[in-house]
Amino acid sequence: MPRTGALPHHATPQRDVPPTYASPFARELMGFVISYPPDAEIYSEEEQAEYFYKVVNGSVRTYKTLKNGRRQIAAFYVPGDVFGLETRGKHTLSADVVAESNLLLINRSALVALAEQDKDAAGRLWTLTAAELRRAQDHIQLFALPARERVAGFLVEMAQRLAADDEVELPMARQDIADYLGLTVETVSRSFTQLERLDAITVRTSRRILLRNYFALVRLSA
Amino acid sequence: MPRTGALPHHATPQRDVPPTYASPFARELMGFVISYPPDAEIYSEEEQAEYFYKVVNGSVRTYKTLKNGRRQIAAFYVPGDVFGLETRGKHTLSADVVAESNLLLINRSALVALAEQDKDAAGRLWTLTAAELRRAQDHIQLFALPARERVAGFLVEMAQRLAADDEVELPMARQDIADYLGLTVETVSRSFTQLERLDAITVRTSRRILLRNYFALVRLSA
DNA sequence: CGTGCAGTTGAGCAAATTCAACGCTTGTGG
DNA sequence: CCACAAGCGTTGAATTTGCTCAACTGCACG
Repeated sequence: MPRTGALPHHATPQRDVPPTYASPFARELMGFVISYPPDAEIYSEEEQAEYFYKVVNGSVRTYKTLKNGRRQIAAFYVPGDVFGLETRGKHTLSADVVAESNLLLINRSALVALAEQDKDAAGRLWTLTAAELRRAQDHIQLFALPARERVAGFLVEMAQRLAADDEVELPMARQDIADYLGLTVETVSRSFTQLERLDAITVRTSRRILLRNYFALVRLSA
Repeated sequence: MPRTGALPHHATPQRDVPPTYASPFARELMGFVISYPPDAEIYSEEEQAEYFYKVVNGSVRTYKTLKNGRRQIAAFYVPGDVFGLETRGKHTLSADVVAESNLLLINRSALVALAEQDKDAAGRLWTLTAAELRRAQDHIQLFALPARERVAGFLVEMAQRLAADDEVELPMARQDIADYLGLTVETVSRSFTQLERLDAITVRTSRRILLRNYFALVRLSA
């Protein structure tokens, strides 16, 4: 039975006034930050959608688990990203945190009500949803590629979203990458090795990837 | 070089007042219907987005062609569907018609301007974009499945969108289905045959599929 | 009545998965 | 503090799945 949106028992409300990084939404709507331990569930499929979420730090994955036991990850969210933007009342995917994370929660119905009056808020909802749609479309494109190229495309996406310099710190494990790309861990691992042998990357640690030839990665995944 | 949104040379404006099936948008915005011959390009990637589109009849596909020669179809649109909902100025996918189609074109900037004032129009834009996002997410889920199950999922989607009874008239060719599912024509063809042998469908003609056991299809693709 | 395109089927091949083993890191308890 | 168990990642070998290449059928159109 779906929970009705009550905060999870592990959740730790931190403050009830907007923190400095809060978006303009938050000032209007009393957004609040909750800390989640690793692998904590944020919401699950079919559950009533009570909040929109913004990643303050940490990272989040949304997914569905299929009858055959496979899990398809729909998206990863990193600091700054907003997720859970449901127009209807129910979530269509499950969401949980990849590593310990702080999330800003914004009351969904309050924001929707605000958007009824404030054209700026309404426009922002549309813009964010459209950005999410583009991300999903890019994700779909990856499935036209063979394994190594999918992994290259994944690294390009992650580099764009969280690389400061020429190094990416991946927030997720190999299994998560595999479930995002529709591959197995073994194939992902072999793909990393192959990209290393192509001098495109160096795997400094399993999570920390040095991008030695970014354009080669882009070329592979296009 | 991208066209700047001028109507294609083959386009046939039919009337300049809204037809009876026009959405409320059209009455406000002087939408107009254009007829496209089979395989006509509607717009291409990177092109300036001048219009939103609604399928009156016929069908449309959006896609990207990759460097490896493969084409990944992002979505099919059938009568009633709206597509081309770009928030920014540029299209991110190409679009062309699958079979002869009539499309209702609505001036993009005019509708965006209207949405600035009319909260109803703004809400509709958001709703339509969110529906499109859900469709893309469902599409992504299919890639977690093996070939036969992907085809089953495809048939379920098409049945939901255009089946009157227990028969679906597919608007697209096998190659299009293959490019939507990340498979080859041969594999799609074999999957149809397998589904037939499982008594889930009967292929009456290559385009007309009798759904003999809809729930079996749902089960396979879930 | 061909000609051409779309779809199906078969055979061999390539790519990714499965199954298995092993190294490395991390954390825990003796 | 060390030993060892557990989890993650990598690698190898065998298997399976889907792809490539090729032939053939049926239908539509000129």
